[in-house]
Amino acid sequence: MFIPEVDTVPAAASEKPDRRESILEAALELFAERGFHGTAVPAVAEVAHVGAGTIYRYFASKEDLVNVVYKRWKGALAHAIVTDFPLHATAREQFHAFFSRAIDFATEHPRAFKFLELHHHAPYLDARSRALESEIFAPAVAFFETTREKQITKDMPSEVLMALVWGAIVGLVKGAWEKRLRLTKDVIAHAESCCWEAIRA
Amino acid sequence: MFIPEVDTVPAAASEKPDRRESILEAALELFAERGFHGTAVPAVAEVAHVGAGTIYRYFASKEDLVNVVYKRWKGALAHAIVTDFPLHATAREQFHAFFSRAIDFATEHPRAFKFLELHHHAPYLDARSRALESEIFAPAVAFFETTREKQITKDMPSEVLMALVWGAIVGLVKGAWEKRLRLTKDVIAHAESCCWEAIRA
Amino acid sequence: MFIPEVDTVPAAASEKPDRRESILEAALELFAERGFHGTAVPAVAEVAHVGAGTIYRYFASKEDLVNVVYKRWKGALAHAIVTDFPLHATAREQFHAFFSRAIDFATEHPRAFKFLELHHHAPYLDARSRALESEIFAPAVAFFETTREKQITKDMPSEVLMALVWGAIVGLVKGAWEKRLRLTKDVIAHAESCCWEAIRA
Amino acid sequence: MFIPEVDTVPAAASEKPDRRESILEAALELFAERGFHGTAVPAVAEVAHVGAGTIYRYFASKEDLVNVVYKRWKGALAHAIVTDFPLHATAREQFHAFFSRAIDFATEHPRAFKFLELHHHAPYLDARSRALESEIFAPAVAFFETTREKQITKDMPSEVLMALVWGAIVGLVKGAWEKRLRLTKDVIAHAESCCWEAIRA
DNA sequence: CATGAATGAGTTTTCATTCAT
DNA sequence: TATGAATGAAAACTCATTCAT
Repeated sequence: MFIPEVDTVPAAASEKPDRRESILEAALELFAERGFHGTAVPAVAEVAHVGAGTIYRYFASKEDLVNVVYKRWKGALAHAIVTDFPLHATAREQFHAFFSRAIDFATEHPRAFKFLELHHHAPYLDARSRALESEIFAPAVAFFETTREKQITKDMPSEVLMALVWGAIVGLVKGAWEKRLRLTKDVIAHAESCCWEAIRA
Repeated sequence: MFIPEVDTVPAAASEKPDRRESILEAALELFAERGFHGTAVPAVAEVAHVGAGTIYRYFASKEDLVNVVYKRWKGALAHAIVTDFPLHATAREQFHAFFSRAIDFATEHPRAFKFLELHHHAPYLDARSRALESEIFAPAVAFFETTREKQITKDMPSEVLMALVWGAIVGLVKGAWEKRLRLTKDVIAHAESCCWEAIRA
Repeated sequence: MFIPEVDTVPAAASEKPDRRESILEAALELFAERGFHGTAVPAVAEVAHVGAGTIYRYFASKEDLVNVVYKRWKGALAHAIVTDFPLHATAREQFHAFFSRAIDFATEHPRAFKFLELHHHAPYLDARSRALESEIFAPAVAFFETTREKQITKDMPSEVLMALVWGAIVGLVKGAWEKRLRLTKDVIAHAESCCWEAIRA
Repeated sequence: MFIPEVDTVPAAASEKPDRRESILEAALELFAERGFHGTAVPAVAEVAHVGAGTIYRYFASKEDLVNVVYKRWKGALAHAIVTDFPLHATAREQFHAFFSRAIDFATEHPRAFKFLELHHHAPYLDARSRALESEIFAPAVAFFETTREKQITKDMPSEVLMALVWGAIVGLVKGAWEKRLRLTKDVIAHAESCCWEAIRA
């Protein structure tokens, strides 16, 4: 849809050991755990089981690498949310879809979600990476525009509703990482319900 | 109350140029902007208008410095929320107080709030700093325990409600930083309302 | 015999420029001349014709480097003395062998001898290096034990005789370094004679 | 006699706390233990119970300080040996006096003796300090010249005999430091005897 | 191509020396 | 005069990047 020429997460297991892929995987893991400046390129190489020099055959620099990882997973998150989105369902159902898909993504790809949160608006992200940030929120904002007009959701700026809901989702996921809470099916369902009540008219 | 022996933010303007203070100020600024590993000690020294060596007269190491900054501002946040907290007001009023104080703190000390968010659970934080993390949430969690029992708030784990509300607050503040939204009095009031509706029974 | 798993001095000229070897060579030279604390790692790198960072590819730290140099040359000295030692010759001949070999070592490897003297019992030497110190004297002490029982050497603690003889050897070598005297064949022979007369019964 | 304008060790306890004196005392202790480059000037100040800046009121630099300490104690050693030297006693008695006085000095001022050994011929010693080195041996060398001519001592260069005897003394003292041997009266007497036998004709 | 050894610029930290008090 | 806080130059050490193999 609006996810452009960024490389995507490989759908299924590839047969041969793809070096580029293992580098991206290793980078995701280390950047998510230790941050950009806290991660040494040779450390990425080691986790990826490639030589340090090999990374520079696939990526121009450490900055380039982090940007590729960022774009890939930001795209993957957008993709996970919008693919086959029930555009013609009720607003309530659409919200449920959005919420569930976001939580599902965070549960299935915890490191990617952590990485995206940690590197959000970092100074070493390039223009393209930063642009993706707003793009991903665009459809959700549009959703709130529509539902507000129909007086289904509260009469507040869409960006504010978006910030509240996305913030709550991130709060939930972080709570789960830090073992302060467990994201059971039940908890997720109730939390979704809470968020809906927060925003509905 | 539960704010311990950490050094506090100086109340008013001091008369003479306090080096320790300017170092802490500079560190807060740079750590908030570039992160721990992304900030060089001489950069802190330059912003603080002191020699690089001077930092080591006041702090044992870069790690020590970040921990002092962390404890100071985590303590300040806790202080801002709990000082003269209307413990005997209604649950609704208490929630309002909590929400407003958090937003006020983030508005008055945006760099401190950003710093705390960015360094949350970082591996270079010491035991004392980490302990403060849970301590700060403790009274809020207790609030949700009480109100849930009285069927004022939803029958969900307090930590989940806490995560949703705190997440929403952080989402709001980040939205404001990134200029996606403006935190007017009106927006804050409405957002608070949303959050209450999210959690009330 | 008692020379353990320490790396040894390379026997002959190697074909390609071995960086580890040139670092050890440079370190020996500078540590012997200026001492441990008086020698900067970049200075070692410069003398070794390698980059400063390269040293850390071969040695964990400056301390590690000085310990490797110490063990190598302490081992070499021990080796030079005990290899093919005439254990079944007369006491007088054995003493001659010991004395000559020590002087020969100091003459052939003056920097190594100086290095060992200078770093003797230094606080940055590790347990293994310190252990070598006593190991090297052990056979000589044993020699004095035996000869004293046979009333060939004086009835004094072996360690005292050892200290006198080794001290005299070191005194001689230092005198030669400082150009106060010249270690000609004749001088060495006479000095050896003096030392034997000092200790014989 | 030949000890010139170097400052001397204060004979008895002075009544008021003399800063210069405590600095020299502290410097002797630390330089002997950790070497010149291994000793920080503020560390000397701390041991001396003076401010770091105070050291620079009495000594131009760290190098100056080490040179003053060196000259003082080299002079003290020379003084201890030559004062009231029994110049008209027999050669045997003169040798005994020399040996005993050296050992006595090392026993009474172990740190000074260690300091002198450790800093012998160090590159940061100035011309005057270096000159003292030879001056101190001069009378001893003269002694050997005389006795050799009288065929009391061996027909060898005086410097060689000197090196052997002084080396043996140093070996003995180091052995005592390192607890390899104990310098009892008996051991000292026997050792002196050994040394005489080493050099006598 | 893939590598990993080599490197030098940059990092954190120490310390000899100065100077305002 | 004595001080000790302040400093910047230099120390040990790390790491992004290159390049010979």
